[in-house]
Formats: sequence, C-alpha cells, structure tokens
Amino acid sequence: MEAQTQTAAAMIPFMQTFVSVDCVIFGFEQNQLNVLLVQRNTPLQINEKGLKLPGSLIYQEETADEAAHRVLFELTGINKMTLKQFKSFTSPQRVSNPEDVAWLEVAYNNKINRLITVAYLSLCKINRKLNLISKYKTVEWCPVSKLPAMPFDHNQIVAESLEEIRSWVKSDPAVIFELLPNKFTATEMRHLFEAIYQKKLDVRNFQKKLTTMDYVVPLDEKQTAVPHRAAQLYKFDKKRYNG
Amino acid sequence: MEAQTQTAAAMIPFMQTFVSVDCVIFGFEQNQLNVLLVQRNTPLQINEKGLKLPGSLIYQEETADEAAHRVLFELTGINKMTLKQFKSFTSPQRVSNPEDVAWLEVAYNNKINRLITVAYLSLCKINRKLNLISKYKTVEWCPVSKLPAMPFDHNQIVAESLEEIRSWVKSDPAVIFELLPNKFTATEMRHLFEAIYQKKLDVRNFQKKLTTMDYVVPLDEKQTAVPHRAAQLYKFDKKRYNG
DNA sequence: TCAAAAGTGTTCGATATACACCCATGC
DNA sequence: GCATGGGTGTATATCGAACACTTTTGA
Repeated sequence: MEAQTQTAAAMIPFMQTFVSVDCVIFGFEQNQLNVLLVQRNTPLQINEKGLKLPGSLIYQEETADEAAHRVLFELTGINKMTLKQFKSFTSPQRVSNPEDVAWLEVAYNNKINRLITVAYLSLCKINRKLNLISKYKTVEWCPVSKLPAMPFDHNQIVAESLEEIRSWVKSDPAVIFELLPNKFTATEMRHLFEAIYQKKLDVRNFQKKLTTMDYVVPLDEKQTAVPHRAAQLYKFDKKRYNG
Repeated sequence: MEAQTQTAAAMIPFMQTFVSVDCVIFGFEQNQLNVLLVQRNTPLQINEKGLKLPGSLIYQEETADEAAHRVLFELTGINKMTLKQFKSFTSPQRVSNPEDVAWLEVAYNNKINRLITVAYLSLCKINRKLNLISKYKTVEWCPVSKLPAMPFDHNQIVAESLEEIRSWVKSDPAVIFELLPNKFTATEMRHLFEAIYQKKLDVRNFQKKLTTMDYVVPLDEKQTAVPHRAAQLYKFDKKRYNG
C-alpha cells in the first residue's frame, strides 16, 4: 500500500506534504505586546540569532489543535492553554529560501520542499517561568515593534495575528485576562487595550467602563513600593463572567 | 531525493498528507440560506444522493486560495469570486468512515487515509447559471435547514461556516450584496439579514437604517407582476461604499 | 514641596429599540 | 372591496466620545 500510494502520487499532480503548526504566543509587558520566539538547537541559523515562531510538524495520529497544545505545553508547562487556530499558510513559495530549506533538512532529517502550516494564536502571562527545554537554545519575548526577520513567512504570520487578536478580544473580552497578571491595576488593563487596538483610550471613560464590568472585582489591596499614589488592584472573576 | 524523502518519512512519526480545499458556497432564496452541494461522477455514493461540498485536492504548484478559486471557477464560471478561508480541519478521524476512504480511492485513484482540508466560505447570487461540468453528476442548492448527511466532516464544516458568515458580515457589511440580485427590494435585504442572524428585524428600524446607507441607492424602478403594492428596487453602489 | 501617576462626572451626539397605522395594487 | 405586502415617524434608552482638575504618595 505504501508503494501504491507513492507510485500514484508520482503520477498525479496533487500535492503531498508535511503539515506544521506555528504558534504566535503573545505576552504583555511594558505597555507593549511581545511575541515568544525560539531558537532551535542546530548549527544552521536563519537570521543572526536564528529566532522563529515556536512550532512543530504534526504527528501522524495528531490533530493540528493537539500539535499546537503540545508545542505550548513544552514551552510553558501548561496543559490546556487558551489557543485559537486562525489561518493556514499554504503558499508553495513559503519554503523557497535556500536557508530555510537547508534548515528544515537538518531539523527534521528530511528533505522538505513544500510545507503548509496551520497558525495559532495564544496568550500567556509574561512573568510565567518558561521551560528551557533542550530542543531550544533560547526562548525569548520580543516586542512586536522589534521583530527580527524570521524564516519562512513567520513575519507575515505575526502581522496577520495582530489583526486576529483584535477580533478575538472583540468577540470574547475575557481573553485579555490571559495576558494580565492575576492582580492588576486599571491602568495596566487600559494599556493592554491600547496596545491591542493601537490607540489611546480616555482614562475616565475607561474607568467608567471598568465599573460596568462586574466580573472585574476590586481587591482589598493596593500597589506597594511605587513612588506615587498606589493604585487599586483588581482581579478577574471567571464565574461572574460566565454566569 | 525522492527515495530519501520516503525513507526518512517512514522512519519519523510526522504526518505526510494530501491537502484539500472544501468550499461552503452560500446562496439566498426563499428567505433562506442555501448551500451549493455537488455529486461526484462515481459509482460510489456516500449518502443516498452522494451529495457533498465542492472541493478538490490541492495541486503541487498551487496555494489553497488558488485551489479554492479553481473549484469556484469550475462551478460558476466566475474568475475571482469573493471567498474567505475560515478554518482547517485536520482530525485523523475525519477520514475514517470506510465509505469515505473507498470513495477517495476511486475519486483520486489513490489510497488516502489521512486528508486535511482547508475550508472556504463563498457567496453566490443564487439565480446565476451554474456550469454543469462533467466532473459532477448534479450541482444543487440545498437549504441549510435540510442538509443531508454528508461525507467526512462536511456537516461540521457547514455548521461552523454559519457562525463565520455572521462575523464576516459584521466586519464587512458589503459582502451581503454578493448574495442579493443586482436589483433588490428592502424586504429581500431584510430577510437576508434575518436568515444570517437568525432573528426577526423590525421593519421600520430596518428601513431607517437603509436610508443611512448611502451606498444602497434607490432605482427609478419598482417590482412588476406582484399581486400587491410594488416595492422599490435598490442597487448596491460599490464606489460609494469604498469612497 | 514637588514630581508622578491615580482617580473622578457631566454633557453631547449617535445609535439601537419599541411600537401601529395607512397605502398601493391585483384579483 | 378585500387580501397582501409596502411603506412610514416618534419617543426612549444605551453607548461611546470629549473634556480638566484634585488626590495621594514617596522622594
């Protein structure tokens, strides 16, 4: 059957390909969105640091969702991270740069000249300790405004994911709490919205809207060790949000 | 190189697969959304009529977008139909029904036991003459409320596409004119919104909103041959919409 | 006492919702 | 003349946008 498959595949012009997942994992720090990039443990490097989106080929008995969860688990140790499939990238040209082709051959011990990828969006509290698994030389947060040139179409994937995150937040506002620490101030939350929507929000209007969100509850706690008036801390109440 | 690829592929657990596109093409008639289904010219039939979503495997030098355009062109004769990639379906179980596996083998002259698909949403004026290309025995519009059981996960794909069309219309209201005839009445347009959002709209409020859309322009023409007061006809003015 | 950020209300315009009757036409 | 769907206006509630000063705290 293997032989038959391959013979037939050679006769017909349909594509047979490997399929990967790539994850755009956002974190929020210093009033900016950051993307988690990794560097593979391989002599070959694409850009000067060899940074790229974390991803993996899909295993034979796996869905793309499962593969994305696996990639996220390896990085964060979290088993069911919030994640969203947002687009597949299928251009034959996405694997055309000779460096990329060479890198794939080393990384996967296989000649691969067509590779489609299913891109996922995910969100992560940026202070979380990340696993420095041996597979990667480095794992680092990179501000979206300072992304390096990455292999394949990873720059395009990130660009499209930035539009996607806006519509995600619009359809489910609760996802932003995946990006905030457990205790957060109104200003942090506002800056996060500003980073996502790329525009300034009015302070008073934002505070007013906060009070209408009954699932954002004030704690009996304020900021400490700040050189100015300490801000009220809030937390997200999931039960109230769902109820 | 071929041999090397295949040897390596046999050693590693990564999936190698064919990739298809499937198109959910909506049409609007009788106040209902309809989906265009086709029946392959093959002795094997999945449901009693063998109806399924139109689709195709992707060729070697083709993107998924190009493959979807090709499928749409074959059916409608339109070269650049409005279309939107909305989700990839990748479960290994989506090709597990023995009937589906057998059908694939006949249809593509190949044993295929894993097949992922990139699903597209498209919109079509329902009165348009369709090409009855020889590849298909039948091509027919089917109301979304009366879909047959279809092969693979095509029922699930249609179900998810119905949610997708709502967010598409929300983000770009002009797409609804792809579903309406060139000349349409306010009532037709309202019924289309009602079919998409699955709820009744107030007649007066809808008319009021219509007048605020300066890109929907009244014609010097009314309905004819109706057994009641003839309704005003409108057309969509693309230039005003973009300008 | 100063610097730095926190916090607080009102007004206005736009938009969504609710609601009931007369009009034109073909039969 | 009647059945059928076409067409119209007003009042209210809700939401987003604009806008400036006082408060608290640590240095």
